[in-house]
Amino acid sequence: MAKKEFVEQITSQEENFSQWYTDVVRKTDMVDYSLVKGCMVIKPYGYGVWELIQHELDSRFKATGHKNAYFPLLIPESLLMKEAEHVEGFAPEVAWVTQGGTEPLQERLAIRPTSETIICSMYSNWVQSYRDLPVLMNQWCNVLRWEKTTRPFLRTSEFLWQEGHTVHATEEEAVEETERMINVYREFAENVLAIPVIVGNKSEKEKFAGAVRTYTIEAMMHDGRALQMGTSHFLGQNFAKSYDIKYLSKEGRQEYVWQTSWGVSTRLIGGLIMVHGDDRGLKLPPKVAPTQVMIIPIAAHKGGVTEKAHEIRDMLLDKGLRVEVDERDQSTGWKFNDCEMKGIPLRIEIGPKDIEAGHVVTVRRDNFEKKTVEWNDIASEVPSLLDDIQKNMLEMAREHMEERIFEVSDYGEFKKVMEDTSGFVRVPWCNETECELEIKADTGATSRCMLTEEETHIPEGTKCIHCGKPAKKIMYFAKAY
RNA sequence: CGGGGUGUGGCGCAGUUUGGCUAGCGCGCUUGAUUUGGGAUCAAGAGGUCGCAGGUUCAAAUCCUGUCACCCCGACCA
Repeated sequence: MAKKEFVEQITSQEENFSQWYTDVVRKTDMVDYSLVKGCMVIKPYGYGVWELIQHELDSRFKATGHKNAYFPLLIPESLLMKEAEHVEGFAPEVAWVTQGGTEPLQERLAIRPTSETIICSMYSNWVQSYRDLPVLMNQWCNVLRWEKTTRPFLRTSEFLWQEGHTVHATEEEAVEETERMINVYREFAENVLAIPVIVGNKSEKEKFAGAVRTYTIEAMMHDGRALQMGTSHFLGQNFAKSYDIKYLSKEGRQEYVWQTSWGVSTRLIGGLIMVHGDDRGLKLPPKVAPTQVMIIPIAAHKGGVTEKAHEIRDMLLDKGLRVEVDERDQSTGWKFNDCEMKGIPLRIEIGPKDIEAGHVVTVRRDNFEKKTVEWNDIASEVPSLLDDIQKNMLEMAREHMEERIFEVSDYGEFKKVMEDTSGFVRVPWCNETECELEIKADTGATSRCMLTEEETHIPEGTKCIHCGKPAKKIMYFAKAY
């Protein structure tokens, strides 16, 4: 049938997940490749999703006391080089500006791969007294990292993100902030993106270059690979000491400050695609869908169809929903499929039969459930359907993730799970980098996320899943993007 | 960065092995008509310096050298 023909337009997830992903981002018109290697054009449909993500996150940042600022794109080389671990972590992928106009520069300028250094250098001027603390800032910007292999949204050389940078008087306060923000990310991922996540700490090896401790949220993609969705770093006094950020305390002593930084990027959109998408294309949760409801007039020229479609649209727009009428001169079937490919959460069909009967037909993208809705009920029914879709998508994703968390009893089982790339394994672990590297070489899995100090209760005598030394942590391992 | 693959109208491809005359096909696009409840039909049209740069040749999409981009699989990173 026609339906089958449509499905053939994108590769099935089963057949080749990577190809499916590429097909989806292209067919939905979210991105286009550009002339510069590793840089992508985010087209209106993709950018629309990002704007909604920004809006939702930004209001959460504001609600937790943060304000937005903007720092420069260019960082003098000498400034970038001040924090040793940070330099080591980022130096290989920094792009440099070496010439201004026709003159070579005296000092090269780095295009920011992240902004800790430039922000810290400013903070060292701004923070003098305990009265100046805390500093709670965020910036929305682009950063550039010279990546070798790239994929739309998941890894591009230039990407959009937000980075929060805060300064505190005490360690406790900074740790509290780090944890607060990872929880903001978790709540946002679940309630807005409908993506359940595992929250915890990164290993020594995986933590942010220059951080004392990195908190992460990790999600499970449809193919069994994990995706890091956001991180929040407790920076301790590392940057304070390198960039000389001190304040005079109430007691009259010069003290180094305690800092945090935290960020999420356009990578979230990649997660959205890979968690919810299916063989018909994208599936967007209503809260980040640029179009939440698509009204499709059928036989639009016939008595009153177009008028009624407009009337319903205007009514739903008044309710604050994002609604469009697909008035393109295409066949109905084509519009249905286009709507599904783009992942629009709810479709409303209205044709001559509906005009006669005084109702419309709604079709959900999450489960394809059809429903007849009387005109009088549309205003109340549509928002409640969208709510339900949002909830159901989280539930479906949660079920999928839970099926993909494996408690294994020995290293043999661990390896078997990784051979099938089937998800997270949750294991007792020694917390040593050497062991982690061996596991990676052996299975392809990396440590993703471990239970925090408070959550970790390991019975006496428990051994590391791989090396057999005493277990110190409960770690989730997975193959990752 | 290694291994594999692909670049030919907007999209998807054929043609390249064995050089040959005016570069084809499907979809899409434009105009008109009939249509519309799961990718419509007919008619008439428009659109390509074959990724780019050199070279070989009477002649290059096709052969040679270089280069760029993209995709897939690894290694590395958000």
